[in-house]
Amino acid sequence: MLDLLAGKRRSHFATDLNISNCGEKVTLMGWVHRRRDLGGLIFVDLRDHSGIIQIVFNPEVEKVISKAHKLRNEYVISVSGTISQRDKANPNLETGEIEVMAEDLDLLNVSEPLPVQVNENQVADEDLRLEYRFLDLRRKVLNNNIILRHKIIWKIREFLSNRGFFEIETPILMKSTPEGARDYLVPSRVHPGNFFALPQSPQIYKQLLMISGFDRYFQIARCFRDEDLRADRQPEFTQLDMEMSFVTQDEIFEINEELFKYIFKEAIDVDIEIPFKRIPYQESMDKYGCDKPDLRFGMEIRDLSDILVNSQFKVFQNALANKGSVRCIVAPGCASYSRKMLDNLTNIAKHLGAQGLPFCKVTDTGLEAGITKFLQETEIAQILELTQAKSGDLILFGADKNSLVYKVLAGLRNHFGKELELYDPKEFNFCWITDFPLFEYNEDAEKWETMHHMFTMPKEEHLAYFDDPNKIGLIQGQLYDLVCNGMELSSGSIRCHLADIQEKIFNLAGFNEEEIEKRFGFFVKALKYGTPPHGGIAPGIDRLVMIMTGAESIRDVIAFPKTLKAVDLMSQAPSRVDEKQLQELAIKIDLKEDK
RNA sequence: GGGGGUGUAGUUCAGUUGGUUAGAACGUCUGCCUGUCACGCAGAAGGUCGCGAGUUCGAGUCCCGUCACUCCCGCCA
Repeated sequence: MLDLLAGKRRSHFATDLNISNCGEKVTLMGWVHRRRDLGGLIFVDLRDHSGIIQIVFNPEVEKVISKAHKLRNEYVISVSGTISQRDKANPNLETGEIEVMAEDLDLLNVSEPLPVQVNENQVADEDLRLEYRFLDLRRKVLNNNIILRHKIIWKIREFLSNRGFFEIETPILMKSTPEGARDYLVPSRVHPGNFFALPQSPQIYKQLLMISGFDRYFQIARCFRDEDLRADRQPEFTQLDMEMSFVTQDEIFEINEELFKYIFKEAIDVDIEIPFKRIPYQESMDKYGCDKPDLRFGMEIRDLSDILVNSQFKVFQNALANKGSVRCIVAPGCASYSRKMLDNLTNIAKHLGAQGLPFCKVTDTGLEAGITKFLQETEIAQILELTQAKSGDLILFGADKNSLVYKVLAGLRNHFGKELELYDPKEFNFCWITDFPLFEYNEDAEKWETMHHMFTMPKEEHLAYFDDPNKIGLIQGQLYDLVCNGMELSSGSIRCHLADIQEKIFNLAGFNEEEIEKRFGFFVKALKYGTPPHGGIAPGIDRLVMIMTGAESIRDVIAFPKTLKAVDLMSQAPSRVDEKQLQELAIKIDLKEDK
């Protein structure tokens, strides 16, 4: 028979108690984490959100013992008793020096046998855990992640509020602006055939708030993108969206550096060094092959194109003849790799798009194996000089068009970083990537596209390039990414506050006046009414929590995440809706194959 | 859209060259047990081998298809 709370109150959480509380009478409430029924004596580990404490049910206390025999895992109980020091402490438990000698026991609720264990290290398959997410969240590691997430957001609000920022909510139902990521659409009942979109980011609204004169804005903003997912990507995610007026790039860097220093100290007591390193985009590409380098280890990429300009090796010849390049990385101590291990590396390279993976082993006297026979003495000498490779190292080459060489060598570099444990997993290594090109040429669509978004201010010294079709690719934006341990944490820019420059950007991106009016008319109009210079940034909260907790999946830092196919396995969303609902919205479903 | 991985008891997994009744641990249930802390001991129940089709005397195992989850590429202004 279940007991009711009947006005009973909890006096402490488990980990509030320690040896100084001995002799005190307490009332604790929580779940049966584990029970050890010795026949007479019964031990129960009681778990509440703070942690675990041992309860002792003694057969001499008749009031509790028969009820205690019936306890099972995850039953909900209220226990009153006296704190007592243990003869033999349990060093694995925060409360291991004490225990509660039970005098009263209320059974507040029972639990069916569990489909997934919450008190074991053995964790079930993720799809099952997602179906029973409410149970999975009871596990300490997930519970801690979600609580740390709260702490981070709390500290962000605290820091920014103290710096004169206002938290302002922007609409969740907004206008669809379908360039870039796909929008999630919401049909309007009142306007049949018309749709709202969920925000991919509050970008336009936060700029409007600057035009409105709020000067400093932030928001813990939910963003939605209907794109394919990854281990670090969910269809809905959370950003710390922020924007400031009358600022330069440097001021935005400074306030974010201080913010991150504050969060890391307050939330996980880690001191991070500021200011962060700043690396121009092109330098990052050349050294690390990507714009989100993991700086916890070196292993920089070297460009061998000049050395191999007359190479006898066909693969290198072709790459250089097609405006590509030949570059390499040096894997320390990997010359001893077996055929199988080298094949594995080749597979990784092929997976990333390479045709193959040329390599050489470094010996005391020079190079051997792999493609060594295609290299001339002078080339070998120069390669060894440039790479500073040592005997026992493995040199891996990428030769193709630049974008592919970057991708393949960056992928291999990250592989080795992990494989060879080249870094301390507890280190946090931040950097700013700066000087991004504003436009990127899309070969397929045969047009220029903005590399980030269309509201970025070009560098002032590059404004003249707009009039020269040959120099479009040279225009750099006042654009920056914050990167930590190889993960893009944050992306921002100084915005274009001048209507005529904004128009040039729209035009270059292929929008005519009619389209601009239709999609961004309200925004272009606003720009004309005294828009201050402004800029901002939007750190991703989910990824920040991932980095701070060491979580490998974004699903481990979100209370109720979706699968890679954007499904909530617990609620089975998305789902079909009633015909009546569709009629009200004037929507007809037209599926080619109905299930 | 493309490529890789996984799928066997409630859970985590093992399952040989295709061959008898598909095993172990944890969990659950029953009994014993007064200092355990992953309590212990004895016993029991528990299986659509993801699903479908095929090859075969015979399929968890081989072939084909399909579904789910996952990792990556494309995509993510």
